[in-house]
Amino acid sequence: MCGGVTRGAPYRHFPDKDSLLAAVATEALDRIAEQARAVRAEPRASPADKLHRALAVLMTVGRRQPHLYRLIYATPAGDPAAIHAASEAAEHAQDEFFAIVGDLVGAQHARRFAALLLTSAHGITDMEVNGHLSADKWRLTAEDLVSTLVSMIERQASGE
Amino acid sequence: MCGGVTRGAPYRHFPDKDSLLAAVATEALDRIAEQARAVRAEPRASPADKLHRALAVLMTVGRRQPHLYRLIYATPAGDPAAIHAASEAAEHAQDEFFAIVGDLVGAQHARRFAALLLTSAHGITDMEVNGHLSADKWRLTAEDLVSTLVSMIERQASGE
DNA sequence: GACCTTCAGATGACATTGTCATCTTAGCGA
DNA sequence: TCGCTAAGATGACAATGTCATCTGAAGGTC
Repeated sequence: MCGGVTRGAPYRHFPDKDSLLAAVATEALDRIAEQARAVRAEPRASPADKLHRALAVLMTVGRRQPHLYRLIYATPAGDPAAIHAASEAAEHAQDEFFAIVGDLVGAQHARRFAALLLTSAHGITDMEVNGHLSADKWRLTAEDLVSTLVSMIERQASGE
Repeated sequence: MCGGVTRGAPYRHFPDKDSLLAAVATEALDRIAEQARAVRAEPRASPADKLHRALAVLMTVGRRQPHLYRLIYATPAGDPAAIHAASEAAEHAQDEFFAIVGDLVGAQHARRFAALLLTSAHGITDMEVNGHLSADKWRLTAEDLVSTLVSMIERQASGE
């Protein structure tokens, strides 16, 4: 059971396992950035709606490909080139979210709120995926939490 | 290099590696709950201050014992008893935070905001620990983000 | 004190897995 | 046709999770 090839075959293409996984993460991040860009480009969606959809992209990865999701958010490892590529891809993806948040809250608040949204959405997704967000105890879904946060940020950004 | 004992010795006490790690996580969660309880019991600290300190407990674990931190937030594994114990401990720790948040925002908002704070604080810490919160790009510390969120929640809870 | 039980650690074995040196071979250009 | 090259196969080795078995120390019984 080696996916059709031998255990050692990948070492022809990657210096070690971590670098291979970093490459997988890089590709995933590129896809996420691409999807976020597509969301941002939608003509007939409100900025808030776009933000929700973009965050939903992340949460969907967490739910449907939890291993990939953990890979994306793990400390990048492997050879420096692989690490660098992964960090680049992560930054590009973050830039897309940053832009979407900026469209919603304006440039002055974008940095702070984009960072808060990205980190919070990750925490929410991660805890849900790992079973630390007991539906029984909290009676809140990941979407509830994201909505709460987005609404608060909208109010905050427009109110003052 | 086996910490003074042989590789197989722990199997006298735990059915498998995951169960041992779950027990380690359980103890850590108990300590965290204990610290949170102590913070809550401080007589001369404001509710907001207590919340900040309680969240700082979590962030400190992330920074000083990143492996332990990941263990705590990983999907619990091992034999059912170990998993159950870890889940219990996690719930107790969450209960302490829940109470502290309740002291700050009142009972009606406690559930929602406590869940948001716990998940967000985890996301912030996790991304910082794993190097996904580029200080260079965002120019924000984990503390900045937590403060932003706590302030927003305070305003939200008192304002309406 | 001799004897026995028990439990924790040691030992040695086995399977899995990350890694690598070496071998093989399909494909391709000279 | 010859020979190079790149990619996979093979076989080896080390680390590690796991377990069956052995050993020895501690304590209880007669």
